[in-house]
Amino acid sequence: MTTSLSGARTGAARLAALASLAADETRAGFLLALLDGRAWTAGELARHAGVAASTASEHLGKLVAGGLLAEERQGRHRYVRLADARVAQLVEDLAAQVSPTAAARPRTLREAGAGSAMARGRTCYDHLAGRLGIAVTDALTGLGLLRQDTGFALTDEGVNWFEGVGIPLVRTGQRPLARACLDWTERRPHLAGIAGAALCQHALNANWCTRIGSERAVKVTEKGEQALSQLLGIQADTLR
Amino acid sequence: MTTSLSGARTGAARLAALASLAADETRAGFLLALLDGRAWTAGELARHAGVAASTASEHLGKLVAGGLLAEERQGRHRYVRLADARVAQLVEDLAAQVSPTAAARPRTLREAGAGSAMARGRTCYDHLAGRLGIAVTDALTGLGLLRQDTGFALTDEGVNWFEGVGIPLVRTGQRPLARACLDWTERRPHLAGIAGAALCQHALNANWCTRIGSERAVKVTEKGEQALSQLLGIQADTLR
DNA sequence: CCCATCGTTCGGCGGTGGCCGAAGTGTGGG
DNA sequence: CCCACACTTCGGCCACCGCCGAACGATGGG
Repeated sequence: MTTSLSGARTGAARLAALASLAADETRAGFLLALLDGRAWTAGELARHAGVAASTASEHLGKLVAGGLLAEERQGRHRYVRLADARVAQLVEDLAAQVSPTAAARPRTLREAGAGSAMARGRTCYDHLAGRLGIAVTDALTGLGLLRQDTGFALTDEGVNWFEGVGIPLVRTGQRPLARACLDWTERRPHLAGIAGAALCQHALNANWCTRIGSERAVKVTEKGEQALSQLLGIQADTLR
Repeated sequence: MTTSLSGARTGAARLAALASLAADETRAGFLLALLDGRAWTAGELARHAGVAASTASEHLGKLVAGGLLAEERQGRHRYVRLADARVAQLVEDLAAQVSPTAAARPRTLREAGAGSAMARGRTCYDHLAGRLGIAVTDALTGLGLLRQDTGFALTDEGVNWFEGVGIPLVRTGQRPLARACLDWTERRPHLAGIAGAALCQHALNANWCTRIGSERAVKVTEKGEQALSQLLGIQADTLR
């Protein structure tokens, strides 16, 4: 039995129950790891967080019961991922709140390398972030395809641009077409929402960029540099 | 000494520390109460939550230390309010997440009365919400002053409208001019951000609406009905 | 069929944290 | 000057929760 977040309780109790899910360092680590948008196995998360498998199993049970994670059983593996874009946005927002300035500097060379790759480009749930995400967002804004001065929305030219490039924007449910996501290395908004997700998916499908290892970081390919330069006027060296 | 949220700790630890602040039912109640944007005294919050003054004092200490609340001492009173619009948005987002459909139905007549007044119109931190907020947002959208189809942003005509009505939009720091806030009774986005706050302040200053009692609920005055009808074409009976 | 691997359940341990009442501090009013 | 009031600090109590290891169940490969 699980104490649902939306049951017959006061708003304060439900809010506290939701926050409790993220109020544990191990579970918070799970959520941040899952921000890459992919599905992880229980074991991977346990090792990532440095806890016993049994501990991780209990945590995952709570997160799933609370609606933050979706799970998919495949054979003897339990894959989990963030339940939906709404949850991802919430985790993003929480994460952004606790990194007010530049995040803690990396200590070791290895971390510095990984950090710099992450800073260059990465996925943030289902859209592009890091300098790559910023560069794309800025380019769209500079070309009048996206307007950020009075809010955050695509212009009509912007919608046409997506169609022209061959990136379909399928409006699903309540999710906004364009939305700002605050980057926690660059401290600037970048494109999220349906358009951000579609662009990221296209970039990966069309081989504009590829994932580095098993982490969130992505690397822009030569083909990607050409495409971004031609379509958005982004200088290749901006991304290095 | 306080364990800062942005100290030299891992991201997961900082996220967990932030979430811990809202992970207690009493503190969550404080945050929700403070969503009305006003400053409360420690005693008011203690009575509101039904805990001893000493307990409330400790909770307030944590929330202030964690940066979620700002405090102001006046004589023997300790006034607290949400630290800034960023924190307010975070609490809003969390609250919206835990009320997936219509909130629990009111049980008593008194609650039903208060609930319906709240549903008609209320403040959400510094902007208008409830049916009033929705009506204004929809009217702005219908008149082409606000566009929600490709994101959420004022149009140029929208910016001019604010100037014309005599509501100055002063851009401060990073805060967006317009932003969507998801209403948790109507389940629809309404205008927040600088424009939403300016509009709400103007509505209260110009006596378009007044606060009911000491709660978040607001009531549209006759003058307000005329103004909203004339400026935005909102039918008076929409607001009743 | 056996075994390695992945995950779950259970019992027990220890720390954390929320709660209260009582006592203490400071403020303002009579 | 004294008292009422708002808040804070302290000590103690209790519940909850995260952690682990060990045992158990399930899956898939050899």
